[in-house]
Amino acid sequence: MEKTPTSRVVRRRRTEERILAAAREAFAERGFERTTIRIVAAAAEVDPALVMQYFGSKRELFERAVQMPSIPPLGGGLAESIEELLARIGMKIGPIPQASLAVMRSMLTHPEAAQGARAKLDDQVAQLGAAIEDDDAELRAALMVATMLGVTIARQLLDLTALREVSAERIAEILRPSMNALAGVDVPVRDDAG
Amino acid sequence: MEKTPTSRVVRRRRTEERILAAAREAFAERGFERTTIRIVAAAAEVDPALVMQYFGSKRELFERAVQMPSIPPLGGGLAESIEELLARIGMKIGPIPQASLAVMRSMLTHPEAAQGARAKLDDQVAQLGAAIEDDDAELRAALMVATMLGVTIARQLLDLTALREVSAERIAEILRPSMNALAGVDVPVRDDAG
DNA sequence: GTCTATATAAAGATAGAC
DNA sequence: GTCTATCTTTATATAGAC
Repeated sequence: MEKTPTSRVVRRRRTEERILAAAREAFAERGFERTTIRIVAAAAEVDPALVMQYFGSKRELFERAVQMPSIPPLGGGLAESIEELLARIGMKIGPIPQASLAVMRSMLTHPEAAQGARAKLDDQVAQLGAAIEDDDAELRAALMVATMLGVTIARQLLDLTALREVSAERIAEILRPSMNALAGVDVPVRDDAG
Repeated sequence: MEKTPTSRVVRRRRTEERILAAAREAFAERGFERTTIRIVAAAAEVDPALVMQYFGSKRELFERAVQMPSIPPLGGGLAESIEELLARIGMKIGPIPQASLAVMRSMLTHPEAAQGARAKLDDQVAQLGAAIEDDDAELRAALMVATMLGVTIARQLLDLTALREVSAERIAEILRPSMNALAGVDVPVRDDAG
């Protein structure tokens, strides 16, 4: 066996990853405009010039740092609940990946983030719309997605006092009938309204 | 009677108002960070220096331009519907005042806008919470507010394709059972409750 | 009172030393 | 490969002419 020294390329990848992590965090916390190369560099404990060297521009750094995995197509099996359906397309109340938070944080002010968010949300709407049965499936799906978006923004990005300390489970519980109503599972007692 | 020439003070107020209107629009469209004094001045057709002369700083211009009227306390009479209740505290689907849009546009990235938005939303939650009867009144109120927020953001700020062309009335209609469920009214109760 | 010109500051980007 | 130093740009803010 040869010994495996940390080669240059490996060290480089580690540094790069550290920068990307720092960038994700900064973008998620402060948004695109207020995040500076210098701040990211300081957090990653590297020289600002190195960040440029690696990524070329702030714009590219953002793209590399936050690129969201696109949603896998809604595969097999019927969903057991609306929540499961939402979870499958990446919409849940719980902790959100930092990359997504970064996009959300910036989506109202940074055009590229807006475009990315729109694309992803449109995709989620389409998938959700295809999964529910109703004349207004797409509109209903859009309102469900908008609801989840609003709750996530209020809770994770705005820190509304009334939501800050409440567990994700509790929120999901209170939200459930409302989401079911949106999905068109509206009317009360049918034992099987799935 | 003396004639009434447009005195300096009057002209000054008009110019000021033109600047404020231009600022509101720019802030609503691009957010705080990407709005420059120059852009505002150009839109108002005045010199950039004049904007500074009048308002002192970009920060103060923002404050003056977007200051939201605080919500009048939920006065007389029982509300006839959740929608009416929401409308009373300033939450509706329809067209939003530009000052509010400006705050919303900037609230994820500009700390002062965040604070303003939080204060207003907290207030709305409190008022709404006081108006509905439930053990979890405040949490339910917060989720209602978050839902309205999400729909407004998705529709007015992000331009989601599925919501863009839909009338406010249509959205309100689809949303109604969902809001009622959140309010604890007419909840389609399931036997197992969880 | 309004505009021209400029000071000042911050941040993105680059060149070159080591 | 990494850092020092610097260039450039852009935007806020100010001073002074008219």
